[in-house]
Amino acid sequence: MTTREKLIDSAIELLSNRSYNSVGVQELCERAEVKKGSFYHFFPSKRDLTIVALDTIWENFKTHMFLPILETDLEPLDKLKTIMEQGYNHLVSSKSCNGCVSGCNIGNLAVELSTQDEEIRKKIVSIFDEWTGFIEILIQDAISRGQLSSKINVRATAQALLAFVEGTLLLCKTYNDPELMKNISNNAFNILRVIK
Amino acid sequence: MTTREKLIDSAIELLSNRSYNSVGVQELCERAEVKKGSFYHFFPSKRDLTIVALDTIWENFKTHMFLPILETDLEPLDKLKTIMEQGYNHLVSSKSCNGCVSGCNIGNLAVELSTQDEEIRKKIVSIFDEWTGFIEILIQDAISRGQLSSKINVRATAQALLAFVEGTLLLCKTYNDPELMKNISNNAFNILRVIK
DNA sequence: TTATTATTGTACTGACTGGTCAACTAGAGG
DNA sequence: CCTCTAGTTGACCAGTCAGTACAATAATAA
Repeated sequence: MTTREKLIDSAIELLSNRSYNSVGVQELCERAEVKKGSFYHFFPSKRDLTIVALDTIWENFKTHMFLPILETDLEPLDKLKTIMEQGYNHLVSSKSCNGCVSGCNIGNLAVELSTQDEEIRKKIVSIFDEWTGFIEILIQDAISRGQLSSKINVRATAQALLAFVEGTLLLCKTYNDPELMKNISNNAFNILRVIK
Repeated sequence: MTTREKLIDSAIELLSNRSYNSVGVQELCERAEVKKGSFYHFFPSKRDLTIVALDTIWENFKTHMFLPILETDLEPLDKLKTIMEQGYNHLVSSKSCNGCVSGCNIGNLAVELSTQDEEIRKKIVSIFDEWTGFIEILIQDAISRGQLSSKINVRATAQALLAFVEGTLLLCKTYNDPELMKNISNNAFNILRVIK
């Protein structure tokens, strides 16, 4: 693993469980077993590393969680359900690993930095846009299979689902309890106006 | 206004638009036009002021937004709708006032500090519990009026609604756009299994 | 071999962090 | 008048912050 990769990895690890402002460059370097000089050789600033880390998190999320599910031959609504279940599994493993539910590492940075760092805000907007896009595809697919009403606003519904997921993760983090997600997510699909 | 009150006020102002870790005791004091010594005369630490600020925010929210709506003679589901609308109004005014959507100041602190400060986490849990309680009352009321299915899990549905609100605020903050709330919240009531 | 470039290591900067403390002021009660 | 106390002040910690400067080293190319 290259020095650059080690830095990105520690950034992901530390930023996932703590906050941007509570993680220092020094700690980042210690965790990566890299000297400060190397840090500033590869990244002009802590913010730049954060943006790369954000990209990496999202890329990992897509390739290891999202896309594999999308490529199955499940029904579109079952794909959505599976994604939620994977989210739950992630919370459980994060809790057993470091003792606390860390929520959504993208949403966490969004909340902390949106009013502070315009560049990071825009990066997260582009991630959320892409995320919403995937959900839109599933909803559209469900509509064309007659599983959802064709009257719904696809984009707004996809955003509502994303909001719901982020809000659920926020509550799970606050209560430090992954189980909350199960209770809550039974209601998730009511957001969709299911035909029946 | 007493010195203590001035400090609580600046804490609410600054913490609402920024993050806990980016707001320093010094800045807090400058905004309140109070010297650092006085700060530590009234509060043992920055965290303690934050907890008092959190209590004050919630108390204000209850007395100026929540309770007045609950005491109207609107139908329970219309009360929920009104609360959402007030939330939207709040976002719009916060944006026009300081240029950016600040989201939910309680949720913001929840995300930033839940994994870092157990005392603050517990405080926010108690606030969220109370908040959920209010929603439960409305849902229960709607059920007894035959406007909602009696089969729903009242507590889980109330939590789902809270999650949805918090998630929506998170998205609005990230996109720096209050209008997102309107698109999204049209889907909010689908969380409830409305009788029709 | 030498020249060039990429990478690492160390030492440092100035500003800022949360927090402490002794001195001081103002006002109330006796 | 004296004393007691709550409130206030500014100087002052030790530690950390992001970031810089630059020499030493390693890798690569000519």
